[in-house]
Order: sequence, then C-alpha cells, then structure tokens
Amino acid sequence: MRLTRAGEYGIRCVLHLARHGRGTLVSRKEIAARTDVPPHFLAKIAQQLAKAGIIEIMQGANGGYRLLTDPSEISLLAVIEAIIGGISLNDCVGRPESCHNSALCTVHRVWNKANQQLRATLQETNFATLAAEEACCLTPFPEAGGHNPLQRKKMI
Amino acid sequence: MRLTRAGEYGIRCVLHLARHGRGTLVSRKEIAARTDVPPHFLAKIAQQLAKAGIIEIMQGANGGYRLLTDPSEISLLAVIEAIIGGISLNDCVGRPESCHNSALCTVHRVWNKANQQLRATLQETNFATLAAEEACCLTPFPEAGGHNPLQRKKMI
DNA sequence: TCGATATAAGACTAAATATATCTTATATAT
DNA sequence: ATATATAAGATATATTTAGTCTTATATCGA
Repeated sequence: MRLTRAGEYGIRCVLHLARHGRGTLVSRKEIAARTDVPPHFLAKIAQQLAKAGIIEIMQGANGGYRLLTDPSEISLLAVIEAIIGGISLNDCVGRPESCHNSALCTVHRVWNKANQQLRATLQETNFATLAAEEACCLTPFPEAGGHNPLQRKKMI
Repeated sequence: MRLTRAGEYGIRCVLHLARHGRGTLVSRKEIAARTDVPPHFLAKIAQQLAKAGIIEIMQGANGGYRLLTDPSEISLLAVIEAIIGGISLNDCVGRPESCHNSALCTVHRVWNKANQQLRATLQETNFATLAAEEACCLTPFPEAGGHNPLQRKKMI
C-alpha cells in the first residue's frame, strides 16, 4: 500500500466537505483552492469518491460536491480505498493466486496480519473526528487566511 | 509504504540464506536461481543488505553471501527497511516538516499510529520462524525440484 | 604469477505508475 | 439561449521501479 498524492487529495477533499457538514454543496473551485489540489485533478478524484458513494456531484451552474452521509460514518479507509483501490501491502495479500501456496506460507501470513491491522486502524477513524480538530493539510476552518502550499517531494 | 519487488527479493534472499543458517556461504548464482531473482538485480539488493549489516559479501572465486547473525535475530522489518528505506505510510510521518503543523494534526496522528503498528508487526517476525515453515516464494528447502516462476503484475 | 571465476559499482535502458493538463461534451440555473 | 459548472476521456510529463550492461576488483588454485 502506498498513499499516493491522489489519496492524500481525496482525504483533503472529504475533510473539507466534512467541515461544512453532510449535504452542503461546495464548488470544486473552492475545494481545490482551499485544499491546494489542482482543479482538474480534483475532478477525477471526486468522480472516484462519487462512484464509491461517498459524495454526490452536482453539475451545471452552481454545481459542486456534497457529502452523501454524515462525516461520522465516513472512515479514512473508505476514502483511501475509493481512490487507490484495496489496500494490500504485498502482492500475495491482494492476489493469493500470485504464489503457488500462500495458504501455507509464513511470509504471507505476516503480511496478512499487518494488512488487517492497517485497515482496522484506518477504519476506526471517521471524518467527524478528523474535522473536529486542526489538520495540517488544510487552511483552518472556516475562513481564516493563510494559504498552505504543501511541500512536494518523496511521497513514499 | 509499499513493498517493492526489490523488497520482496530481499526477503527471499535472506530467507534462503536463513535456511542454510548463519555463516554458510551461498553463491549469488544459487540464490538467484532458487529465489527466481535476476542475478544482477540480486547483486544490488545484496549490497544494501550488506550495508545494513545483515549479510556479508565474499568476493572472488567461490564467493557469495552469508548471514552475519542468527536468523532469529533478523526481523522482517530490518530486511525491508534495508531495501526500501524507512517505512512511512504518508509523507508527514517520515518528514513532519512537510506540513506546517503535524504535531496538532489529527490526520497525521492516525498515520503515525498505523505506521507504528505496521513496523511493530514486521519487527516481531524473525527469519528463524519464517525459515522453519513453508514459504510460497521459494522452492522447498533444501533440494527438492520444482521451480516457481512467480507471476508478475500489479505489485501495489 | 597468471588465468578463471566471482562479486562490486555505477551507468544505462525500459517499463510502469503517478501526476497532472487539455479538449470536447453535457448538465443546470437564470 | 447563454453563462457557468462539472463529466469524461485523451494526452503529456515526471518520477519511480525494474532490469541490464560494462568495467573494475577480489580471490582461488594451478
């Protein structure tokens, strides 16, 4: 598993929406500006979030995005997996058939355990909790200034 | 974090050496053949393992690699981090300075926790344990035939 | 000491993936 | 209708991963 920039952006997007609460429509333009995500890139990410049932996309004038459910019901895991796909730390976790006998393999078992733990931790965290506190990747809610151009490099 | 092919190969290499036990010299050629790793690629990986103090490299005729310590003292984590560097699931975990206030950031705290858990799980596992049982990525120890060309694709 | 054999080290290439951006189409409010 | 906003997919660029190749160095044994 690797949190790509797209994954990070997805978290920011949902976090920003969570601060406005469920159902509030926010334009892509605003979200992009406030989360420092390229607007066109955000569009693609939003489409994945929509496909996963996390947000709803409204087209046309005054369009934008809104959360479909309460932030408390949206887990960090759900958002991440909506963007980067199912988390699997090693190939054999996601595709057991990639090894000839993963059922018996000790290495495989360790990866499986680690993978489960990771997913559990990310699932425990919901966006109501996240939105309630300060986050380093967004400007403080709701209006205070101070843009935060994130430093890019080495995402690993 | 992402287990790259190089990381996977590193695990196989150490696992194969672990089955021979500490101090036994095994040629790169044999290791490469038995673990299905390209020999030149294995050379690079071995150099990283050597730099990390896990193996010793013997040059010259009848050269090869050997474990410097007992397999029980080599953790999965040590091998992985020797190859792919320190594990950090998100940029802000490895480089807190990449965000303006990671100390206060809830998102950051979640990643930190997940990261610690993952490292702990990988650290708990040592190569004596791994070598004792069947592994899907190696031919059964010590001589039985049956090569296992692993299927490549989608490492994520 | 010389030659055969083995790895070292780093340059180089190729492929895959991530990160955008651009263009044309579609939907909606006024 | 028109202006505005997103959809969808093609395209481009950059980065990372994976693998190969070449030259150098070390060691064994005749």
